[in-house]
Amino acid sequence: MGATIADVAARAGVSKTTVSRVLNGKGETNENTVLKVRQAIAELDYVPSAGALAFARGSTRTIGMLVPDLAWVYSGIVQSVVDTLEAEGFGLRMLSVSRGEESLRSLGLKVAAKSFDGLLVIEPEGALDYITALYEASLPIVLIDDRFHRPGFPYVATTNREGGAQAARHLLEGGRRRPLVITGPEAYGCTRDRLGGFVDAYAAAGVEIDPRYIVWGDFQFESSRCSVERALVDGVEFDSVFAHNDPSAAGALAALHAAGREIPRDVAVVGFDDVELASYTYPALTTIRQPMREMGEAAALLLLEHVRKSPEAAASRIIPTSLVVRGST
Amino acid sequence: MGATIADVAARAGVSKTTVSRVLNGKGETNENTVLKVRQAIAELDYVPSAGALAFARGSTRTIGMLVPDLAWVYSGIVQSVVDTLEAEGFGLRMLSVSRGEESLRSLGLKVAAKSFDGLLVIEPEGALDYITALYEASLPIVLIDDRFHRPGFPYVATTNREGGAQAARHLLEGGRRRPLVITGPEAYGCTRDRLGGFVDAYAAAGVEIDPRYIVWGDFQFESSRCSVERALVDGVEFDSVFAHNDPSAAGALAALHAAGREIPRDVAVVGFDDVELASYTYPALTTIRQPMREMGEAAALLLLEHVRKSPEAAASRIIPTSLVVRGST
DNA sequence: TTACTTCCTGGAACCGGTTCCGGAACTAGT
DNA sequence: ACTAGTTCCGGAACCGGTTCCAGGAAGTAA
Repeated sequence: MGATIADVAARAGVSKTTVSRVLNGKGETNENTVLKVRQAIAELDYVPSAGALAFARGSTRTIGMLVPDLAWVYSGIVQSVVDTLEAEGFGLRMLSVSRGEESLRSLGLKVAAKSFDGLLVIEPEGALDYITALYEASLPIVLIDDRFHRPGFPYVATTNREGGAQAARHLLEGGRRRPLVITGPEAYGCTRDRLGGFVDAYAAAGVEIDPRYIVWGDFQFESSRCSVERALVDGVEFDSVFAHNDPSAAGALAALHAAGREIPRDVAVVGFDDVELASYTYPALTTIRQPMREMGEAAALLLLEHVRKSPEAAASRIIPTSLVVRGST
Repeated sequence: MGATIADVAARAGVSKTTVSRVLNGKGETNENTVLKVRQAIAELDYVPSAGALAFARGSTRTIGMLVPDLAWVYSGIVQSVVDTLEAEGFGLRMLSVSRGEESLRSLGLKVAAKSFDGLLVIEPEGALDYITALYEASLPIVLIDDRFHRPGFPYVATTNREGGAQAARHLLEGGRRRPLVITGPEAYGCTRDRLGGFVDAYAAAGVEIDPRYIVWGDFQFESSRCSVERALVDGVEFDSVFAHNDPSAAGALAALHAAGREIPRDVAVVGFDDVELASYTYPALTTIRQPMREMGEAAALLLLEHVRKSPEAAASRIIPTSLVVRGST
């Protein structure tokens, strides 16, 4: 416990330099010497101090990650990011953003203090400007975000447009020609894409979607429930619902249940994301799966390439969505 | 960008020592000197290097956290842990456990390398022995776990027994005298506590619960759904369900819906945990709330006390559960 | 004036690695 | 036998802070 490289060197009868060479596999060492050093290391249970390593090398081998406060929907991403980084010998440091301005300030300090070599950011609501500044100050950053179409910023996203189309085609195959759409926030790129893909696919099948059937939402269960409830009260005729995320879809289910509609007989429901919740509703939710784990892994690898300054570091990765059919359609 | 303490010292016309003293507020400095140093710091945008600090101090001011692979139910805990640690000037490093033995080995290396000053562990399934060994090797550790009753190990848990009793009293108030119980895994302490509290509270009201009405489950949606379905088929008469976690409760809801039972009129359902899912079911789930955020905060603070070797560091914290009434009762 | 504090400050060692550079020993070439 | 080139190794500087210890200046009491 607590042996240093000097202890190892002394025990093996060599210099610190040589021990370091053995540890890092930098050749130029006699086979015999290597053996001696290895043995000394084993006998002393020597493990190089992480702190000293980081200090000497000038790089922390740590990645920071910003996850929006509320949306721990993304835990799948975090999980796969941890796994991927760990496999590459990097650590993941979680960063808080829940304290607004104060959080940004402390983030800035950590960057200046070189607490991590790169930053992974999920959907930086208000902080995008700040993040951009950091990026331009040459901190490697990868965004996991599909709300912006921001060339020049490395990012990982999904095929939202195609996802919307997948939902549309699935509903059309089931003979549903009068869908009600509950969107996400209008400002988000993903909302526009999901809606666009959906509408276009319907158009391609010869069905024009009346704007009255498009309800602008905010990704929340409750507002979606209210919207669907109102649509039912207003006598809007629809045979299906396409909600832009799963909680919204769950809200639609609640309103439909309350109104005595049978699902999927009377109304089919399709969500988006495929979070855990989706399998637990009644009936289980058909949804467009965003492959969170793949996205996390892709983002981690992409960021590492940038941290290591690989010349062939890709600009971005798009991970395809897929349709998951369950009981609600 | 990249100024060091030496640069600051040179600019202020003092020694590194003095700058260090100013930075750390160790008195013994002339007011005038302090001002000069402060100004030099400001002019150079100097921020002490995190790596160098950790190295010089010999402590990383980082806490490691182990979260079981599947159960990202705990994201609320992680969130509050991050916030709490950050407020105290500590960082949170996520650790992977998804690679079994290999993960443990790499955890051991990180501990030996002093990558963090303390460890926060949520329900270490198979790794408890290993964790114990680390603890006995004097690594500060706090467990967030209520499945073991392990004196001598600092931990944070909830009042499972009282939670079970709260569920029982709530159902009794609603006139439900024939509850069906879907438990968690039999081996878990929390299962025994939740069940014990529930049964005792019913007994106190003069209602003996027939063992036939206690179904051993495993916290999963699907198995719970099956169990309830079978109970219905077998003609077991019950007017309520107490599931030991929320996904199980959702499974019960699904089976009841499928059988055409109306909730809560025919059958009332109570869950446990109050995860996000609970508000999104139909009807929204009445449940026993485990205050995840409070638990995370308590665990973080408790661990910091141990890391700092506060003599009055508490042995453990028990955070009370509370009843959250929603539509399912 | 001397002696003894008190207040401030700086030099230098230290934390535990990495890395540059120089040199010894050995091999090979002529 | 002398030179040139390899191979292997160690000394020492360095990364950027903290901390121990010594000592000068100023203040106070004898």
